Amino acid sequence: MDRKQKSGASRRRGSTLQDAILDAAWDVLVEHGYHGFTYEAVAARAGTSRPVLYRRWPRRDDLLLATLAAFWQPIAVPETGSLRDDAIGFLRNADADRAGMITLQSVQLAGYFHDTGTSLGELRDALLPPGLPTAFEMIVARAVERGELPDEPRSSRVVNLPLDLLRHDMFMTMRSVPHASIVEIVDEVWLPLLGVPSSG
Amino acid sequence: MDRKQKSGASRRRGSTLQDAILDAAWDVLVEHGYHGFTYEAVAARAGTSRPVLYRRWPRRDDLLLATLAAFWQPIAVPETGSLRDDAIGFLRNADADRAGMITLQSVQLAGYFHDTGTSLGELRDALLPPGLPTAFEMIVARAVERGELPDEPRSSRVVNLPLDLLRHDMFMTMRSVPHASIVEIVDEVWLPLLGVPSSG
DNA sequence: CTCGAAAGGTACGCGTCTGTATCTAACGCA
DNA sequence: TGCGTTAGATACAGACGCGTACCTTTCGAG
Repeated sequence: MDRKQKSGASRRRGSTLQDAILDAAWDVLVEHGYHGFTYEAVAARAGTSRPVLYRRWPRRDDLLLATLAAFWQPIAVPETGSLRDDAIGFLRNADADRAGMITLQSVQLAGYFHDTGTSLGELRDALLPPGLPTAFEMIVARAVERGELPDEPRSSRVVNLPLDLLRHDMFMTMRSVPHASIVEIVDEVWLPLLGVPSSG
Repeated sequence: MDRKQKSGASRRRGSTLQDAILDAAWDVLVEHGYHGFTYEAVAARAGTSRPVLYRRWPRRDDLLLATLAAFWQPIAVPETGSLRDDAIGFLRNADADRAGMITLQSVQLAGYFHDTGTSLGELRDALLPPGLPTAFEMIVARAVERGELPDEPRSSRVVNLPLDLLRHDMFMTMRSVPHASIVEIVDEVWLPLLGVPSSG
């Protein structure tokens, strides 16, 4: 419970300390959102003092960005050999992942977006490797290679629809999205749009 | 610029004052989000003092809920005689309306949701008249009556998809949604899902 | 072993918001 | 016209976070 490193324990330095602080920062962010994301709280959680944080990250932005960057990881794209299972599996990963949590938490970042005039979209673009195909672009491309889908142009909106809808559900409920909703998104919306006949 | 009612001007009372305060509260909420939504700020904006607010709304929740309730209004559903134009028109209204703004601002309410353990979905359900059909349910029903759509069961997810996607875009960009995106949502996603052949 | 770099602790002044108490001044009804 | 109600102003203590200054303690490189 108490992560403090008061007298008696060995003193952390360099990257050891740095990692511990970012861990603590992430915890604070997840638990209390951007509003509770203060130097005070992070320092206390990390068992260190505010000056240590200020030396490394003079501005709140710096600390926040460093924290997000440290915990940002792309969501795993499954390779099941089936368009439907790829899609459902990916949405499940997105929902379960820490990366999913960040989307959830991103809502908590509204204050940050407001302060800085940026948006969740811009943050995502800043953190995502640019120019890379999205998960669903890959999923669709592989389905085309397998011959599961015809090789025809598709709008980015349609291709990426499932993740948008998942994110929307997360925003609205602030909860993990039930599996039934994921299946619904894929079976009732996405696959029909791609021209895949319903299996029912 | 200065809404203050200092000495010299007439003193407001009762519902006059109440309305003025809620106006001010709304402005503050829109401009500074939930984080800046303080008794201090609202009182200053309304040109009154904090005790006056505390007398009416002892808790921050009370003031917030009263403010939201006062400015919540259903989005107008156009009647153009065309499914497509109804949909596009409604989405435009939703984007432009104060009610659209509240959705945008709802993101700013993340702190509130966090504090209270509620979510945007629950807030919407609390503010919306319960049991009423949604806008898109009405739009679809009217299209069925006109014979523009066959009378067959449709999942609520599909029917209400356009507003979800609009909201998602608002969340992601924190900006007004461009008309092109609205048209895209309707023409590339919704109408095809409803089985309406593309006009292009 | 020495010494410099950096962690950890403490304290300060500042600003903002909270919730309440107290006073006065204006309003509106009888 | 008089009086009760309530708006409006001000002040207060307390909490919290900020950003910085300063000192002590520990670490680790040489």
